[in-house]
Amino acid sequence: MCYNYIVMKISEYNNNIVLTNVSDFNLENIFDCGQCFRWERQNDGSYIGVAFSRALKITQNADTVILHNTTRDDFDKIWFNYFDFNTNYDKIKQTLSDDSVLKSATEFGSGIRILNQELWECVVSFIISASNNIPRIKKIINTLCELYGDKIDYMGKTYYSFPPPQKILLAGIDGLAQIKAGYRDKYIFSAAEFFNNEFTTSYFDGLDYDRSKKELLKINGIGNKVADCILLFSLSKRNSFPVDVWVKRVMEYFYFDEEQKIEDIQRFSKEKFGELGGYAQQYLFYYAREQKIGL
DNA sequence: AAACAGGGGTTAA
DNA sequence: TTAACCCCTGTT
Repeated sequence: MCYNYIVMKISEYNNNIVLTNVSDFNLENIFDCGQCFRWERQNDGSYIGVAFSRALKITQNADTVILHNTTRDDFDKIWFNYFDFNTNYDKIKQTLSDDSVLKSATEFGSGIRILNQELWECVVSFIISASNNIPRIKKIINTLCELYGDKIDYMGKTYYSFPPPQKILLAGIDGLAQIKAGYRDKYIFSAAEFFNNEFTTSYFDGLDYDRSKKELLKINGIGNKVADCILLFSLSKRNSFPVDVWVKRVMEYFYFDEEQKIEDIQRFSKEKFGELGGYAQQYLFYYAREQKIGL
C-alpha cells in the first residue's frame, strides 16, 4: 500500500485554532458546492458563518487553515466533525476516479468536504430551497435568523443563530410570512411541529437510510430530493444521492445522452457509486454548476 | 413600463 | 403525469 497521507496538526492560540498539513480542503469548494447557505465570503478570501449558534471565521493559506473565534474544546466537540475531518477524502477521490467523469469532477472540486450540519437548520433550509434560487434562499434564511434567532456579536457586526422549532411555533404562520418564503412558510411551520414533538433529539439515531427517509417524508414540503439532501448533509447518510436539475443534467450529459427519469438516475447512481453516492453527487453538482454543463 | 420566465421541488388532482 | 404554487429577479 502506498499512502502519502500526512496527519493534520492542531494547535491553539488566542481563541484561534490552527490546523496545519490539512489535505483535501478548500474553502471555496466547500462553501460553494451548494450544501450550505450561511457562509459568506469576505473580501480577503476568508469566510464567516454561523453554525451551532457560534460565529466562526475561517481562513486558509495552502495547507494551513485557521479557525478564528473558537476554542480547542469547541473544535473537538463541534468543528472537527462539522468539517468532516474524520473522513479520508483522498481515498474517496481515488476510488471514484475509476470512473472517468468522476476523475474530472474530483479534480475540479478537489477540496470539497461534506459538512455535517445541524439537522433542524438543514431541514428548514432545504424546504426553502424547493423551486428557488440560491441568492433568494440565502436571503430568506437570513431574514428568518434575524427575526427569530439570537444575536451573536463578532468583529463589530451582528450575526444570528438559527432559530429552534419552538421559536418558529411562537412566531406562528403570520410571523413566518415576514420571511417571504412564499408557499413554503406553512411547510416550515409544520416541520417545526414535527421537530417540537415527534422528532426530538436523537430520534434518528440508529435509523438507516430508508427508515430515516421514510420519517422525513412525513413532513409536508419534504419530498424525495429535499429528504436526500437532509440525509446526506445532516444524517451522515453518505450513500444518499440527491438528484436536482443540475445533477440530472450532468448525469444525462455524461452517461445517457438523453432525458431520464429521476428515479432511473438514482437507481443508476446507487449501482455505480454505492456508499460513496453522496460524495459523487457533490463533486458532480459543483462540476456541473461551475462549468454550466448540460445547458 | 408592464409582462414574463424561471429558479437546487412538492403537492394535489 | 401535470399544473399550480409564493416571491424575487433578470429579461423582453
